[in-house]
Amino acid sequence: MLSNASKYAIRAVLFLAENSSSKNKFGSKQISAALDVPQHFIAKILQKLVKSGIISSGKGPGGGFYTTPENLKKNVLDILKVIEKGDIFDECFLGLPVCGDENPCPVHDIVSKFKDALLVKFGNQDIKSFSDEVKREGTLITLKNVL
Amino acid sequence: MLSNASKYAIRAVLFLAENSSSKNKFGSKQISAALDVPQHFIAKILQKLVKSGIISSGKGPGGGFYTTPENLKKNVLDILKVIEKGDIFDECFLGLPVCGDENPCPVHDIVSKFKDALLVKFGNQDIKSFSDEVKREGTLITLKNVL
DNA sequence: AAAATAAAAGACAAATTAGTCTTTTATTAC
DNA sequence: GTAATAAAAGACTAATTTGTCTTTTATTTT
Ligand code: SF4
Ligand code: SF4
Repeated sequence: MLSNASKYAIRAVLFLAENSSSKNKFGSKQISAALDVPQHFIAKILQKLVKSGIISSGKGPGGGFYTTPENLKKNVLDILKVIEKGDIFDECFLGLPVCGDENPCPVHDIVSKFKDALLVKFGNQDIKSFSDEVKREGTLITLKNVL
Repeated sequence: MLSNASKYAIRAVLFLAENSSSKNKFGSKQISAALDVPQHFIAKILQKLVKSGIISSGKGPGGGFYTTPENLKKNVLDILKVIEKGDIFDECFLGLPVCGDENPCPVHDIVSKFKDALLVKFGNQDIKSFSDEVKREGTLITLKNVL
């Protein structure tokens, strides 16, 4: 459903939302190590996110990627819009050319409920709120220190 | 989530379950036309399904692919086992190395509910029952004659 | 037996996704 | 100003998925 690029992007943004600030930046190397994802791959993804205003960056010594309060007003769907080509919520689970309540496929009920729930989760709260929720509930964006 | 190969496979098996019999076989060309999928691609998929006993086939004039009552005792998960490499239900939606109730990711609740529902739909009834349900409920495996 | 038909098998080609590596540019520290 | 640092940019490679094409084999019809 999600490409690796999108998965890495979401986790990286959540990582920065929880840990970074304009005074505390993280290089692509640190992020790569923290999330256990390929460094140069995540670097390119982070650059796209900077361009679209979802995160911020600074060059040179002490530089790196970070999030501002302004950045944190974006939501997860904004991330997907930047990374993913089409709209993943438009694709038919069984490969029919269009997807909707008219002309439902045999798994329509199950899939559309899932899509709706995800859409709420990803679209109805900003990154700040999502990140707070992750912290509060103790869900994980890396298993680096767990496994 | 599912590869094109799996999507085509599921739809092709449901098509044969509803329309075929040992007396009424369908060539890869007919199936390709009915479902609007690439002929030679679906042909190779169908061959795998024959090999694993999910459908049957006959060569020569009047030959083609079809399902027997024995074939129809398989379920959709059996199809996925043949076509898909790993277990799609084991992958983490956000790309964590393992997936489970311990160490949940931020979308665990939503995703695991979806996976459970799919697992029931795909695993707890055979193709015969699934196909009957599709016919009864009028859900679609092609939009060829609809759009 | 010969011709026609259709699956089986497998070699290829194209497209997408994933990942790596190098060069350039901007910033900071000295 | 020079050196060090780290993002930005982009070329490049590898892997996977998707799709096509050709040849072979089995079956049926005449
Ligand atoms: S499950 Fe329903 S919503 Fe999803 S692709 Fe099929 S028809 Fe569309
Ligand atoms: S959502 Fe839960 S079950 Fe799904 S991958 Fe994440 S941790 Fe695993």
